[in-house]
Amino acid sequence: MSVTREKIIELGEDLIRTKGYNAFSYQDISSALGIKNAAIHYYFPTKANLGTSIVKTNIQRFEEMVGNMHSRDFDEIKQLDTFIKIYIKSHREKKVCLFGALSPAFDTLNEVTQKELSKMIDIILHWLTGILASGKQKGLFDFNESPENRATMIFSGLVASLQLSRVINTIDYKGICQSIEDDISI
Amino acid sequence: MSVTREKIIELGEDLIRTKGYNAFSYQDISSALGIKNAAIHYYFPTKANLGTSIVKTNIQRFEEMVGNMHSRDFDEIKQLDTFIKIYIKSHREKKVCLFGALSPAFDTLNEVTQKELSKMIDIILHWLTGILASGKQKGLFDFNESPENRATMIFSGLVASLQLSRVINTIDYKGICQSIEDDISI
DNA sequence: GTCTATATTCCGATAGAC
DNA sequence: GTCTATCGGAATATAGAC
Repeated sequence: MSVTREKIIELGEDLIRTKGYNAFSYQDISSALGIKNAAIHYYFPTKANLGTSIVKTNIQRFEEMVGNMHSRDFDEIKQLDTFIKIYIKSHREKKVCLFGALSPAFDTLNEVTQKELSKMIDIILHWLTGILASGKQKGLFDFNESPENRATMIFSGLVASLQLSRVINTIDYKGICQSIEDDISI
Repeated sequence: MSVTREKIIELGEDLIRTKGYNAFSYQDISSALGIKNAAIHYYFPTKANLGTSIVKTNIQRFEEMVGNMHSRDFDEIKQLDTFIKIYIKSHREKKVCLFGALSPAFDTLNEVTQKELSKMIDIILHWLTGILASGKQKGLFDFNESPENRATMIFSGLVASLQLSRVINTIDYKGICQSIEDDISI
């Protein structure tokens, strides 16, 4: 893998998460990396290719994290906590998450990018639903509604509170995260 | 107030909520309304003017709704339910809410539009916090964390679940809304 | 108020030299 | 792999006629 290619993907993700997919340009990337537009087109012929690669990279990263947690025998509480820490980091960096940035503009994305984004959310929600269900079965969590609905609510809380933090500075993000965990603790 | 002006604002809001602020153009509006670009510039010299007016219209609409609920002596449960119904309608129309559409691109918005959007969220969250607090005091609601945090979580759940519905079609939106109300019911 | 016409700028993308 | 040069198109915006 080329270093330049990786830098483009990393910077592209940052730009999507701060300006949005339709507001960032190849110019933003090339000037930041000190290269020319044509160099980016060499790695990613179209903007849709770049967008798709960014989402795919995120899926890969998520699956590696899940793999790591399994290797270390994290229980469901520790797994949820690790997941939430990703969003606390995003909050610290004043960025929304990739899903929060891309989903409102879903209709403007290339079909392939759309499918990859759907896949990403499917994987995340399926995983979250799974640890909520098994954690509840083990007596680590307590909640009333279905694990599917609880997973959607937890994910939504993390995502939209990041967006709220962009708009007003009185959001107690860590407090929100604490509430999410407290709500389902025994 | 001009009819054309109102149509522009209404269509502009729809476009923001389906494509995003930076993906819609004056061309989208003019062709849909059967007018020319220059006609839109007559009412809204710049795109930022239009964006600001759309947000201001939303604030006005929200405050009218709150006023109506007070006139009809809605209790806190009925008020929350009415608020949630706005999002169920958005879900039916396959649109995200204005905040969900604009906040990820906050940095790309004009300063005046940013301030108006912040004001809108401030008003909504303040109102939601208020009915949660007074509802709890009256014994209509029950929850553990602060009314501020609970308001943020409820609002986040409504907002981000709309975004989720865009990306995957297995979201049980009404079920989510039911869970939100059940979670704080006595 | 709405039009035609046009200015300007920027964007995504490609061809071809090095 | 990265560059220069350039194309075609679309976007925001303005001037001035009607």
